Amino acid sequence: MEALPRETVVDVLEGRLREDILAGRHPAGSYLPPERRLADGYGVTRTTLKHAFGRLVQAGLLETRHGVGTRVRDFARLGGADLLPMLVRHSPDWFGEIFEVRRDVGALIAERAAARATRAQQGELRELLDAVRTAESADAVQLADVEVHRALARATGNRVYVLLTNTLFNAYLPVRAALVGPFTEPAAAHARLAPVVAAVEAGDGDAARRAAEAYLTATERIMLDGPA
Amino acid sequence: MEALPRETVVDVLEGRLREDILAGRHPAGSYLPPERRLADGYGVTRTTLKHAFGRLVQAGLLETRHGVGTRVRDFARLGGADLLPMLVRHSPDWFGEIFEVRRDVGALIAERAAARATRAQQGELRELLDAVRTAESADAVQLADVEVHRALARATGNRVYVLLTNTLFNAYLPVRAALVGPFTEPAAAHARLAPVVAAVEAGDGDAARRAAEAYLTATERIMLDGPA
DNA sequence: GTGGCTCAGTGGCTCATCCACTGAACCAGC
DNA sequence: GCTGGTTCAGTGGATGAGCCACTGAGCCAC
Repeated sequence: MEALPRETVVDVLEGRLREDILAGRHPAGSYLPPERRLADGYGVTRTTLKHAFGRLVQAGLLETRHGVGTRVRDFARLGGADLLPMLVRHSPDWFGEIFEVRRDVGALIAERAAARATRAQQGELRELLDAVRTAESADAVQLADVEVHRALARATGNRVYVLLTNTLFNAYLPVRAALVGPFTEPAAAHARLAPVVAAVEAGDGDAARRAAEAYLTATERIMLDGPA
Repeated sequence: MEALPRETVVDVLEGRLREDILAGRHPAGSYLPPERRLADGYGVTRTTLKHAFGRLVQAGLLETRHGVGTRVRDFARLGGADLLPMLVRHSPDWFGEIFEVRRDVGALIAERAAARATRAQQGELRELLDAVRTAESADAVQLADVEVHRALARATGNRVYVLLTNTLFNAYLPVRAALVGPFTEPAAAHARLAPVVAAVEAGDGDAARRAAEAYLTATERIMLDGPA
């Protein structure tokens, strides 16, 4: 049971500004109006606006220069993967590309995990896989699936793969209710995922890569198109 | 010629807080002192502290709950790739892992680019490769190299690969002066990179993957160990 | 044991003000 | 005519005080 999301004024304002930017209403290179004017226009204080700006600056959508103003960055060219949640919220046509990368990188991770997993990590994978089968709601199955993928990333012995896995999940987990298709039946979800874990346990990199690709392709299809 | 970096109070404070967190002085799950106390302790206003907090919250190091307090997140487990610049700054032993992922993902990107690059993209790659040879400082060569990689990512036709490429570069470009070894001779840098672009132009995915791996392995070795 | 209320402490936000920086305009000197 | 110095208006960075909303713990009545 998760706490209900609560929106602050800064959240609302950030969302508004973000949508305006992503919708192209402020082209890359253009300056936004001065903070004082913008805050007045939105009916908030400048401090509140600066907090929203701070988020967009950190996300790479804006850059501010002391004494000059706040400019829209060429985020399409220069932006990082942390932008993905924002981009997905703006336009769902990002899903196809995210899933392609998820498939490619996920297969790579499974292959590395097969080569490097410790006995303890193999055991953890088994347990987390079991948790998929015993989870009691579709949402819980989905989140249990995520934990298996995190464990796979950890089993690569490369922490950057863990962070990358989280980043890809962060792209769509906020809207995961719309992508819950593959997780409505715990037994089916478990059966789809089990070959990946088995190949990693067997230390078979090729099999792990193939199994991960098959798994991610199948779940992606269900998520994008609906059940077969 | 780049503007000199300028540090604000928020920058300094964010860095201090970040170091304390990454150094484990506030373990995951623990609450930081209340904002008012912390601001007093650091000799800044609460507004300034809140800005620094905002950055760390967005980076996934902290989470704040209205009325409750600000807690350190289990960022090692849940954090995303946008944490990489912070992590590198804290501890250079991340470089090895970043470069491994850079190699794996870079090879994948080159393979996809070979399959999908348009004629216009191939032309752009050629031009950007030329810019590596004609750049006038090691720093400029290095940044020109980055532009080639961005163009490769664009040539995959998958925008998420562009963002991912930026994220990996964002991890170490702020400290790129320490990694400038492969870029001190424009002609040598160009010669190392040319086979990647050639394979992409030839539409040969296997060759592109192998060339990218060789390129990234060679440059990584120079960056980590020094010239051969 | 449960629900309602109070309270102290927390974060969220407002407001007003001052300081530091920037770019443009203007002027003096060469 | 060009360069360097100064001024000024407008920008963002930061301060400080105050009020409001939320939270969790404790207490009390039923």
